[in-house]
Amino acid sequence: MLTDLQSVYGSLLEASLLQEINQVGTYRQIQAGTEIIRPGEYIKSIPLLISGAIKVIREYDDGEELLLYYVEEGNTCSMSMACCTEQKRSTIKAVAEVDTLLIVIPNQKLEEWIGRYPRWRSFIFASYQNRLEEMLSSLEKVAFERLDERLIEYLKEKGRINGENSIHQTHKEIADELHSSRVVISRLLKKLENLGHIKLHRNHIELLDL
Amino acid sequence: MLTDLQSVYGSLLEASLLQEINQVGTYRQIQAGTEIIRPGEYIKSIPLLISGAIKVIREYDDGEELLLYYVEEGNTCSMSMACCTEQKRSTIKAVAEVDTLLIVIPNQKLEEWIGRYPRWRSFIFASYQNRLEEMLSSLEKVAFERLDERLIEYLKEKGRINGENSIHQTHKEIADELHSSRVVISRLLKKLENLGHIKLHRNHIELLDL
DNA sequence: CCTTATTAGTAACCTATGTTACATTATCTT
DNA sequence: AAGATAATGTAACATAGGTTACTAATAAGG
Repeated sequence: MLTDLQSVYGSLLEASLLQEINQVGTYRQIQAGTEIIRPGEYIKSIPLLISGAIKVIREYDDGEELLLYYVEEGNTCSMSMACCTEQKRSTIKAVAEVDTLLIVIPNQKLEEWIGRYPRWRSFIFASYQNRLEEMLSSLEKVAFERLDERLIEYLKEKGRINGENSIHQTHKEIADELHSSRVVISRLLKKLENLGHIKLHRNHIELLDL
Repeated sequence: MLTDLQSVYGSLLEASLLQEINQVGTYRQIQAGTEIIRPGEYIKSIPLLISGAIKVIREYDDGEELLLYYVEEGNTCSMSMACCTEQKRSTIKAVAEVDTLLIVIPNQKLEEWIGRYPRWRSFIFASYQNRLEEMLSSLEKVAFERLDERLIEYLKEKGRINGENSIHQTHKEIADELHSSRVVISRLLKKLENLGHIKLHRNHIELLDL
């Protein structure tokens, strides 16, 4: 476990800090599809991703949702840091996109290490920054891009994260994450198929040329 | 000047830090409408707002734009912190919405103080958090709300920030900030007028009941 | 005061996206 | 295998919002 931690975070954080993380943190192996954070929960620890990916989704009372971004290895989730430090309830849902290994840090360590480890401080800052950028990027996509473009990016990104050129999701699931409707997504997917970019199957989509 | 600083930040930051801010910072009185940050610039200092408000706008090559959020007194702009710490070019435009007084801090102090002043650390964290929340809120508005709702919120917010129940902007300017078109905004404004919520005049809009 | 530029009003039209409804196909249960 | 369930295809229609084009009203400059 420590070697995994070192291989991912070795270049980012102090060796002594890695030792400490290894001691106070709890390793968690999480299966793809597992809900890690639910909206409304209090978050009392922050996750450092060692491998895999977590998707972060904004979810609403009426069941509507919107995919915000993915957190990948070598990153942490600023939304949970934000919640931690302010003792607020989570406003988002986090789900393991693939099998994921992470280490969980109790939140009081977060602040303590900021005083003691310069590189931890930089890491935390960089995380916030990345998140702000991802949010800005999501905002731009929703504001400026048409749904067909967003769909193409969604398929590419999902293929990349899963390391496959095939997406194992139903049209309904895709529609939910893009905050659209099943019929519309089916229509656009069919158009992409006719253009030769993808091949549609039941429960999965083959990516040919995007 | 120091007394202004104290009255706004006194409850947030250490007294000794306020002294230091007062010494190393540069006070700037900025007129409404002045561009403070332009996209593409390097940012080498971060602003602490003492009074007034700054609007932060994403701007694109083709002249299109989108209002992201306002920064008000007692706050700093995390987008610029993000840019500072990573030596990146700004991706946003910042314009004084009203006459604004702020104090500018050289960016190396930002990190230095984080090690030395716990309350500065909390302040910086809280800023990032606020900004993440504002971005999330902007995202949601664009993703879920219809233009007429966004327009109403825009008018309310602008009225609040300017401390008036009257908006001094043309339909074109409003359309730009909401990333829409003049004709559409005129149409919606007229509808709001017919409903008795506002009264339209040339170059300004009277807010009656929103 | 006359000309010009800016701002706003309005109509006609277009398109992307959403909705409803129903048919078809694949998969699962028993 | 028969029926049930879930996933997908497709057509018909509704609507928000964008576009173009033109007019009308107001302000500004000489």
